[in-house]
Amino acid sequence: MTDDPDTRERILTIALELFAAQGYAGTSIAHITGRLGTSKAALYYHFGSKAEILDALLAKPFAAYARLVESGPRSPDDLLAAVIDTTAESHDVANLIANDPSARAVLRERTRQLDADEINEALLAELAGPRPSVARRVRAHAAYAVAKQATLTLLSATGRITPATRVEILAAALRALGNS
Amino acid sequence: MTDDPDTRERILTIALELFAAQGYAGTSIAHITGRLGTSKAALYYHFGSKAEILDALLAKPFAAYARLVESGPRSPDDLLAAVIDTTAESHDVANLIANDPSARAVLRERTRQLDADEINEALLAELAGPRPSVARRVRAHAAYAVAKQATLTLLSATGRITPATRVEILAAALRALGNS
DNA sequence: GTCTATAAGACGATAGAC
DNA sequence: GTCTATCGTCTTATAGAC
Repeated sequence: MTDDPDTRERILTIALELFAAQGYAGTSIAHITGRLGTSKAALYYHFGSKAEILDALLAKPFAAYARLVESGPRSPDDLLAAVIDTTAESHDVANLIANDPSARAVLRERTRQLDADEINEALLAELAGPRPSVARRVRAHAAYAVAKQATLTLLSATGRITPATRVEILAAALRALGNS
Repeated sequence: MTDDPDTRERILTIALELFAAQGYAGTSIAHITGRLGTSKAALYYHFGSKAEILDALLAKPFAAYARLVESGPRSPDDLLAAVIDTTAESHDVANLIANDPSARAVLRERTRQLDADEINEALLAELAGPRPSVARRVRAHAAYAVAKQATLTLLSATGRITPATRVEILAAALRALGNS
């Protein structure tokens, strides 16, 4: 190992916190190293560029969402539960992918894989079912909004998702989807 | 009038588009004037700073949301319908306030009024009702997520919210809220 | 692995002419 | 109202010593 895994991890932790608070573009390398307590050059030993930090941050949650897509057709119940869990597991990063336009703009030019929008579309399509009516598509969007956004806002309001809360979110998402 | 209202409006239109695509911090004044076809100095005749552009962009939608809070207690039906309409009316700006961390960071230091989070909290509290149970709070978050986020994603997916779509979103939000 | 120093350019904003 | 030119600062990123 030529790398110090500790410093690398600390950079990622600090970067995530600052990106979440001020956005990717609004956070400078100097900002990060200010908290880290080292020079900027030290950071560039661990990461080749600012965008690589973003990549490293997103790699794991991104893979988790991609797995969600690839594991194919299942009941709305199972799918929505999986969305809630995956979102809760990586909520700060999920927020970053879903929300920060500057982070999204950078990823647009970098990522060769399925991007965040494509993942959303695939899950939405699975929720809506084959040849969905307009109403059915709206319901899919509604259920997805509950599973993803309500999980995110509840997480930031209460700190964590208890099992009881998880059950309630899932039930609300299923009600939003309707009993077709 | 010493001002050219046309140029001022064009700046706001271009700025909103770029802020939405790349974030507030990710968009430079040179970027905006590049599209505008003038010098940077010309822009600074119309706006005293970059933050003032953001202020001007947010003023109207922000006031609409604030009115929503101040118009006080009403049925969940009416409240959720108002959230859907207010969100649809100003969707790019609503997205900016809700999502872009760099825009939010700037506003945090500028705005003396109710800020975006306080508006969300007030509407959430009204939806949850007095002394809500945990389940009731989760349901309020779920309904609010539908009214706000589903409206936003449907708008960007389909271009506009038809009356039929509006009815479906509202119905899904009310189902998510539950029949207490 | 971390340092100091600095390159090279983008950034927000202003001065002063027209 | 818009221009050219510029100020001072911040930015990403690198060179080279330790």
